[in-house]
Amino acid sequence: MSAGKRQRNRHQRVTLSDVAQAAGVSSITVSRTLREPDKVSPDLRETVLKFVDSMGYIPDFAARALASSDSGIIGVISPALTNHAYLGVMRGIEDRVRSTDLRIQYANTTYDPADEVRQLKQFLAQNPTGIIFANVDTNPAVEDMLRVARCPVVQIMDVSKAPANMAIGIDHKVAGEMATRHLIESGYRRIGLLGGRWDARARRRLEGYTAVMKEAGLYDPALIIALDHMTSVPLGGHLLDRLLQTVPDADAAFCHHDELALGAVFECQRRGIDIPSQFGICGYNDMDYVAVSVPAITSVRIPRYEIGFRAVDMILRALDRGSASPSLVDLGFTLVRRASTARQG
Amino acid sequence: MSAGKRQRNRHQRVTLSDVAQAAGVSSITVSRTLREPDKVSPDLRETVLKFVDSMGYIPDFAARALASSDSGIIGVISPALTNHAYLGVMRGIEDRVRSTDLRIQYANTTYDPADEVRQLKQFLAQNPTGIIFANVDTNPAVEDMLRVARCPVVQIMDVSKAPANMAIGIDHKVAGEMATRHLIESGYRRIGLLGGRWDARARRRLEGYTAVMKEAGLYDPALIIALDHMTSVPLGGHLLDRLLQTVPDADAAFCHHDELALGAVFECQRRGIDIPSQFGICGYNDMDYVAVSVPAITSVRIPRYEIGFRAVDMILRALDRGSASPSLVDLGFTLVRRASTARQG
DNA sequence: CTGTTAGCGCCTTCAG
DNA sequence: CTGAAGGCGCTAACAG
Repeated sequence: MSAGKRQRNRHQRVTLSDVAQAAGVSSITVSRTLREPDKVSPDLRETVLKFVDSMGYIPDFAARALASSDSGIIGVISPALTNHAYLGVMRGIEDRVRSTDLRIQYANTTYDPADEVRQLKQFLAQNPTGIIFANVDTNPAVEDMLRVARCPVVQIMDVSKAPANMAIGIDHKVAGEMATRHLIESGYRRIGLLGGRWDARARRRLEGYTAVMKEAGLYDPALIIALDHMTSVPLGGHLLDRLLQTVPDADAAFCHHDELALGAVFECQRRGIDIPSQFGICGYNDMDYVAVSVPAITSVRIPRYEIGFRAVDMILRALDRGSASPSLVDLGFTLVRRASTARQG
Repeated sequence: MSAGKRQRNRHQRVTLSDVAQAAGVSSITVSRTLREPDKVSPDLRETVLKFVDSMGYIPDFAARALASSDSGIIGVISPALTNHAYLGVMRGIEDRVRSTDLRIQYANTTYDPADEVRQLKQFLAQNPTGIIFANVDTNPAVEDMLRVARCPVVQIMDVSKAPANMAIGIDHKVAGEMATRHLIESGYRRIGLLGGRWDARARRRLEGYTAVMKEAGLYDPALIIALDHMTSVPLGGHLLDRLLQTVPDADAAFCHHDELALGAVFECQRRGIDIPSQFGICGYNDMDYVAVSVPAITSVRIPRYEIGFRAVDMILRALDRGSASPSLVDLGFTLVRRASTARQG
């Protein structure tokens, strides 16, 4: 790694055998006391722990990982870690991990397939205890790596495709269908689709949108507006602007992210377009602000926290069982109707 | 399993010496080829790299970390990782790290001092290459640990207190002063302070607010409203509600986070309070949405991305130098005036 | 329940 | 510029 200072002075750090010597036992006993206390007699355990404490012993994770082929790290790989919607997932992950002695390592691939492979390799090089992968349809190289990984792997967010191993999330296509159908049922006809990057989930929502629009005889490709950017509130305004340029009679928008929806709301306000009578807006994710914005924004609630929490749980269970039986958990979603689509008549 | 086998669970993993054997060199040469290519002759380098590639060799980070006392990991410890404002910092960190072979490990302490110590211990146990610590005034135990850490440590966000090692951020007290002064100069008098948890930075801003309000003869403790919650848009509405209950003639609010400011704006809209003529609102952080909201919200711009980027850079430089000379970088901030405080007269 | 033995895979040191 | 030797700190696999 980087230019490191040499520090071969072994007495800087308290090691397992230092503790063992002081306690008058073998190092393996100290090791066991720390990792499998049940397998050590109570009195020995007590003495050992006393020495561990008084000597300020801190285990060396690298040594542990090397000897046991298990780093104690759960790697989380996401194409858009800095997306606000992931925060909920992170919270769930963290909360589930807190009571264990595992650690989380996050990696952000920014939708770069090469980086995805690189980062995954880096994790694999660490003998991870588990991997959470927030992308489902990725390149085959990644799929292969995930399949042969020697640890439980959970793919999160989307369950519309059979995963290499375990998966938990929702079906974004069905969600897209439901949102679109809701807008149609609310009386809107020229319904635009505002999106950012076409990642796997966005494409699934697009499929849902397209299916329903075609079924209703309302499909028009000009209604689909997307820019290859990270979603943001300002982007929502730009997208609506472009939609109205392209399709002046557009009367609603299904947004791929609540950030876009909020931006669209602001843009409508600037233009004096009334929501919901003149224009309907449906968001996605049900971020906390859509419930309190003026007007409140209809959105699709995704169980983000639960996805994170249970993903870790699935890894833990697989470790307990000693085997990773493939499984797929569809957590479902909820359409939350609010003022932004509550058209009169 | 077979007779006379002494091999342990020798995984199918390709090791350094496998590559060395195949290439007809010693393992240390392969090791050097990978880490310090300059120190290996070009032709040897080429052959070695060919074998590395064809055999699919992936270094074992645990072994590397154990042998070199350097894990190649930069640990990022934050009390509120899932705060939206940190995303910018994360982006900066990631961008600076991408071109190196270092990895980032994030830890979230949720403002729990005990967890802060625990997580820091966990990092220290990994021989981190560097540590980024997003909290300045912490308990003495943490300060001590940071001081004796055998790697560069950068404390980020706040520079109002002398750090254990290096620090980069802004002076939140001065920022609080400037925001408050701006509101006063805009003609507001009963200026509330809306906040969440009183972390170090929030307290600094409070100090700035208090100083300026007292100086102007406008200070009134009833104007300070805070709830010990994570900031959010809905919370902003609640806080404004409470402010108006306690101080019905309040005519402005300085919010500790743009999320709160946005929530306050929505609350005003619901109540039919006009911004900025009846009520002025100033946020903090300059999140992207404040520029496009209706009305646009005045805010204090913090160089979040740069803080993250340069924090990593400082670690890298310290490693290059081989020594961590204490340093403190104040990046400054900017008050961005917008409609929410543009009072006529 | 406790200990012995033998590495895990790599890098540091020190020679050549 | 290259290599041989040894060990980093811990734990798996057997014993007893």
